[in-house]
Formats: sequence, C-alpha cells, structure tokens
Amino acid sequence: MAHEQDSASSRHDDEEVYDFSALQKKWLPIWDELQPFSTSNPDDERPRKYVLDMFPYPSGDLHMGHAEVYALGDVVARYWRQQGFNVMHPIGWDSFGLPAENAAIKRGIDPRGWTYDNIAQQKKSMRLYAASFDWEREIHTSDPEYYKWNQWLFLELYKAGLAYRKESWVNWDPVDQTVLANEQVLADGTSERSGAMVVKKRLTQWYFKITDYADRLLDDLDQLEGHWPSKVLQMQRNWIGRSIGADVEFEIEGREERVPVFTTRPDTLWGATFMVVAPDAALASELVEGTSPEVQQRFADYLTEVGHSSEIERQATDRPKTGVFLERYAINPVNGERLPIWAADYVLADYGHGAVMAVPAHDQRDLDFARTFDLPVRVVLDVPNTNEDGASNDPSETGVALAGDGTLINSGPLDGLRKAEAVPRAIEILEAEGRGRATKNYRLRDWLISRQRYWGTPIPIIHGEDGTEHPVPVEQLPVLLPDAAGLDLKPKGTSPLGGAADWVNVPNPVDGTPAKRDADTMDTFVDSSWYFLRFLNPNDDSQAFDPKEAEKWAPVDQYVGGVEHAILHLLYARFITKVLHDLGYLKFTEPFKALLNQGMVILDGAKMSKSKGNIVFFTEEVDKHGVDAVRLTMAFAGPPEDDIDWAEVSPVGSAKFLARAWRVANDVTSEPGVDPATGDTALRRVTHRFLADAPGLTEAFKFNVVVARLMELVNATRKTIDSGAGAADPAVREAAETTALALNLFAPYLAEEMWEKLGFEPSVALVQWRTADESLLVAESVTAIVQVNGKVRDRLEVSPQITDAELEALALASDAVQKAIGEGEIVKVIVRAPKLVNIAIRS
RNA sequence: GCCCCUAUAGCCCAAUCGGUAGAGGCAGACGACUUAAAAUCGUCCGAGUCAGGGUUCGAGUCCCUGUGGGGGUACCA
Repeated sequence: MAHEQDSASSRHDDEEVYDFSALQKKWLPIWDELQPFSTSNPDDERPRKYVLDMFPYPSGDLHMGHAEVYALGDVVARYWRQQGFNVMHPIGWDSFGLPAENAAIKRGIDPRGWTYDNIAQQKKSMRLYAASFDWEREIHTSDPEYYKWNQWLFLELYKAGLAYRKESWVNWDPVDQTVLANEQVLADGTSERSGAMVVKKRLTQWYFKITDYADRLLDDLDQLEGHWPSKVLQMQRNWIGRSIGADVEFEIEGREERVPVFTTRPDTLWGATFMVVAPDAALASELVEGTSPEVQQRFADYLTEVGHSSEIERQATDRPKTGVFLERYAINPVNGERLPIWAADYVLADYGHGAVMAVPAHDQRDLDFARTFDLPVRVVLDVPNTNEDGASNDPSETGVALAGDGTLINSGPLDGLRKAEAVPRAIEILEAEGRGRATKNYRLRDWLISRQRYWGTPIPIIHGEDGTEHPVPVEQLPVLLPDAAGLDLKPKGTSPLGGAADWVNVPNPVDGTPAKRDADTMDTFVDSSWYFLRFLNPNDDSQAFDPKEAEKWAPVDQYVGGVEHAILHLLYARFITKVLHDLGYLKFTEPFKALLNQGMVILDGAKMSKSKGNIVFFTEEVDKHGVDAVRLTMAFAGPPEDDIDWAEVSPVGSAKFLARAWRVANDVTSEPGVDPATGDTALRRVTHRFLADAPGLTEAFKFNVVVARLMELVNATRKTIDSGAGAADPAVREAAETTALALNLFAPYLAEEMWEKLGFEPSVALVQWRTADESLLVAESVTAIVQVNGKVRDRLEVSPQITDAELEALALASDAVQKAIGEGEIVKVIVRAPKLVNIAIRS
C-alpha cells in the first residue's frame, strides 16, 4: 500500500495534483498575516452584520458536530462579506462547567488546567478548520475578566428584585450532587448531564425571576416568526405554556382563609364534585391538622409513598390514580355545595395554587380519580353524542370525560349558554361576588441558578450571621474563585467553596461581624445568556459591554447552532436581553434576529456516542479528506436542519469535486482581465445564471443547492475546455474565477489557491461577489408545452417574448394537438406564455 | 395521550406563483487513456412523488383521512 502511494505521488509530482495538506500549510500563516476577518477598524464604513455561531464547551477535541456548525456558520459569514458587509464573526469558549470538574476529580487535577489545555487543543483544530473568525475578540467565560461581569449581572438582577432566594422542592442530581434547573431535566426524569434519575429535594436556592417576563417572552416570539425555525418558536411557546383561566376562591369548613384554585374552565364550576390538593403542598399538611389520627396517619403514609416513588413512576400517564380523603370539606362558592377534599399526587404543588376543583364529567384526570374512589360525576355541559351506535356518552359509564363544546346545563345562571359564552359569564359572576377573577398561569418556573459545584462563577453575596444578605459591592468584583488546590471537589451535596475557610469567611460589609460568602456557583447558562454582548468589547475592564458598540453591532443578525439549545439557552438569553433592556443598557429586546439550526451528525442512523463506540473523529476526517472536503460535505449533504448521516455522505466525493475544480483553474490559459464578452456564450449563460441564483439560495440556507449548481458550473467549464471553445476562451476564465469566488464559502483553502493560480492577490475572501449580466439570463428560446386535458401532447420551441395569443395559435395549429383533440369540443384554453398551453376539451 | 415536522430514483437530495418530476452527488453499467490498475475523461441506466379521497383546466406542491419515520412535551387543572 505505502509503496503504491509513493510511486503514485512521485509520478504526479507536478502542480496539478490537488494536495489539500500542502494548501493548509501554505495558507494558514498567510491569513494570520493578512487578518482578513478583523473587525477592529473603527473607520470601516461598510454596513455591519453580526454573525454568531454558538460557542463551544471545551471538552477534548472538536467533534463532527462542531465541524458542521462552524462550516455552516462560516458560509453565512463569508457570504455577507462578499456582499459588501463588515461582518463580525467572533468565537470564544463556554469554559465553566461540570465536565471539567468531573474530569479534574477523576484525575486529581485542577479543572482550570484541564480546561485551558483543552481550549489550546481545540483552538488549534478550529484555526486549521479555517472558519473566518475574528480571533482578536476571543473570550473565555472562566476568565475572571469575564465572570466578573456575570457577578455584575447577578447584582443588577438582585437590585431589580429579579434574583431571590427561596426554599422549595428542587431537582437534585444524585450523581453530580447538584441541583438542576427544570430545563435540565429530561422527559424521562433523568439529568441531561449525568443521565442519573433526578430526585426531589427541599433546598434554599437562588432563582432568577424569569416568570415575570413570561408574557413578553411568549408574545415577542411573534417578532421572530419567519426568522427562527418554527419548530423552535413552538417549543418555546409550549415551554412557557400560558393558560388563560380564572382563580376561584373556596371557603373551607373550619378554616378562616379561603383556598384559591386555578381553572381554565370556570364554566364547569357547577360540575365540581370534590377538591384535590397536592400532597406535598403546605396546604395539604395544614388541612390535615386537627383531623382524626387515622386520617393523619393515612396522609403521612401517603406522603411518604409519594416521596419515594421514582420520577418514572410519577410520569407514567396510565398510572392508576391514588389519593387520600382528608375528611375536610370545601364550599362551592356558586351553589354552596359541600365538596370533599382529597390529597392526590396528580395535582402538582408548584403549579397554580397546588389545588384544583375537580370536575370529573369534563376532565379526564378528575374522572379517572372519581371512578377510582367512587365519587360523584355531574355533567354540566350538554355535549352532542357522536357515538355512532347510539351508546350513551355519559362519562360515569364510558369513563371518557366530555371535553368538547356544548350547552350548559345544571348550572343555574349559566344554563343554556354555549361554552364560549359561559366562561366569561362565570368569571363575571365570581368577580361580582368577590370570589374569583380572571387570571393566567404558566408552565414556566423561575430559573434556578445555584449550583453546588466548584467550576463556575461565585455568587457575589455575603450572608450575615443573622441571615441577612449583603451584595458584594461592584467595585470589589470579581469575587475570585479560590484556588482548587487543597479543596475537596468531590460531590458531597454541599458546595466545595464552603470548604475554603479563608475564602468563605469574611467580615460583614455592614458591621464587620463574622459573615460567610455564598458558597454556590452560578449555572453556566448565566454565562452564555449574555456572551454575545461581551464579544463587542472583550477587553473592556470598566463594563460588561459597551452600549454604544451594542447599538452598532447588536442584536445578532444571524445566530447559528444546534436545536438542542432550542429552549434552555435561547430562552435565558432572551430573558437577560429583556432585563438589560429594561435596565436601560440595551435598545433592543430580542438578542438574535435570525436563527439557523443545524441538524446532528450521526452514523448509520444512530447518534454517535462513546458508549456505542460509533464515533467519527474530527481529526481523522480532516487528516483523511482535508478541511475543505469536510466543510464542503457538511454544506452539500442536504438542508442544514436535517441530520447528516456520515455513512451516507461522501467526503471522498467532495474531495473529487474539489480536485476537479482545481484542474479547471489550472487549465485556464487566458490572462487576468481578458474581456469575457468575447467568450463562449453557452458557458457564460451557465456562469451568469449561477451568479444570479447563488445569493438567493445562500440567504435561504439552501447551501446544498448552491454546491450542486456550482458542480454544474464546473462540469460545464470542463466540457467547454475539452470539447468546446477550449482552455483559452475568456468564458472559461470567467467561469473559473466565479468558481473560486463561490468556493470561498465552502472550501476556503482551495478557493484561495485557485484565486492565486488565476493571477490575483489574496485574499479571495475579501473579493466582492459579481453581479450577473442580465442579458445572459434570458434564454434565446424556451420550450413551451402544450397539454390537452392536462396531458402533454406537444412541445414547441418559442421566443421568450411570445404573446399568449401567438402561443395559443401555434398550439392549436400543432398536428399532435389536433389529433389529441379529435372530435372533442374545446371548452377552455389556458395560456401561460411562454411556457404552457392547456386545452380543456369535452369529448 | 397531546402538539409539530416529514415522506420524490437502490441511497443522499433538487424541483420560485400549483404549470414538462431531475439540477447535483453516491452507488451501478459501458467506453476512452494505460502493458495493467488507480486516477482522470466520456456515455448510459434509473422514480411518476407513502396510500386513499377532494379542490383545479392542471397537484410532488393546496385541503381531508390514514400509514410509516423524526422531534417536542408529559397528570400544568
């Protein structure tokens, strides 16, 4: 094998061989010298574009997912540069986080060293990959110069009343020994990081009050319509989960305070037959006090049982309903009925008020519960029976709640109203009596930002002995992380920072008495919630970002990244942007004007993973095929949002195409500047159609189509060289130059080499796209089809300027058409000159 | 369960406003070059658009129903 390769390369030791490795070695230092992607010139008068790729978490080397996102993001960045824009395309490192800490614990080393070593390695790969980043703006979120501003941001939220501490049930990851945000718990109840089954734990933690922004986060999604993938918009809408309804206040026998419940169906209030409270809500424990010892015991047992059930059991939807009767009664405010109160875990403590009015006839969950415990079911909405066999649709018989629309019955003043009329009427009645009001509820919960881990941003709060909270004064920021040496980083359920005695024990800023620093660190999603602003002035040590620069560059014009961040990161960044807007730092309210999601790179239909051993390694692919071929493959594989199965695409094919393009450029014999107008018209038409179409296709993210069209152009050029006008034809040069310009988006090394070979100075990345010559876009003749009753019967070569009348006459004169019409009677003739005639006949 | 996306050649994918189903690639066949092979160049082969119904002069494209695949969500009252 090796022998054969040697002989092959010695035989073709001339410049026509496409040697990607030599190109990579040649151009990287030249670009370093030229700095074509710098955005540091303040006098640059070109219009600006901010193109941002989601920054990577530095673990190990780059992987194929990185290869995809940075290939596609770079197409966009390079495209806008060609279109005359001053494009800011920065990159940095999301370098705080658990993997570094876990790796450090495993190896007994410092997370800092591990992280920065990884960054060094990945940066090398990233530079080789030739994405057009402005490296002068590189940031690391784990640098004190960065996380200082996380702390500043925290204090801004704190001052605004948007950061607060509360005790509550939290998601606890028993493997990583830390709390998780709701957003970090997967649908199956496991941690998105460790994969461990998440358990509930009661802790006092810091929260950001994102729920205050729920309406705006939801409503402002409308502005992004058409610019963000509709899937992401929908996921965000579902996540926020706004429900419109009403609070209804129930008197409780033997209790002073009323109990409010939230319902989206106030129209069914007359159908309530019992009340259910969440067993883990404070209300349940309160209600059970003073009841019989048996009930108290049953409740205590039930609470224990609920606490022990795993997340999986809790989430099984077909799980039988469980609960205990508390032997207490609520009074229905509209009809005075006594409603028995039950505790059951199908009611959630942290949604609404942790209690519901149960209307079994019209709510499936309530019906399931009622049937399990033999509670009454009362229909209050007459819903038309759609059972075909005429069987009853009575929920107590069928077990199916009547969820549809209908007319109110058994509902006093609402009787006879439609559902849509009854809802507002019921709210009016409640409001008039002071027993309720229209209200909204959200699925979204506040953002839990405390983490009991080391490798993150310290929370800049000092706790006095008396329990008071004191923010660290801004001028004392950053609160530096203590040295990891000597600290026990092993997960033990409390923050490792608490073990750094010198660090944690500080005087109370108010009176100098002993106090302690908050020992938790922030969720790393805080770091990434505003990083796009830090790129604007990454070295400014006087402020987090410069609002003037923000006005120039932000918001981000095009954001590129994986759909895995569709909810978490994007929601947090949107929230923080709105907060900074409200605090007067920003003029805009949405951080990312447009979003492009790329799919995943998979293998043989399966997600790549270490455990499955089906990993394609970035470095191996780049070594084997070259950067350009890997990048081109990413663009050509299909629409960006589709997954790329690496087993189904062909970097070999991409490399072949690049070699083919390279040979075409090599064959050009005409001099730079030769007038293309004298060249072969057929090839020029292909070139100019490409020049005309490529920009629109690129802006629509149809990169695969642009590449296909480019292949077509190269094929046409080859044909002209070999069997047409020949290599000296000026149209061949024009086509080759166009190819180099287009390849700049997908294969920057080869593009640069071709550009040089064609007699120009680097860098091709700074050369403007050419406008197509309109006269070459109009074909000399077009094929018009003639249909009879929709079937193609003839084709006519006609002028593109032909009129409807002329074309119709020509079509009717056709023998083939006349034959098809036969004896039939012409009913209608549709003419779409110059492309089509359709003759409708009746036979 | 609910919500959303999707289905075009053996495979990956194209197809502006509804107007000739094919741009491109992979795989395959044949030929040229070569002592031969690789590389290269050339030629060719290839679906009637998941199924059924509807709207229309005309449907891959719009509407309805179903099936397959993918994703989100999970007792949110």
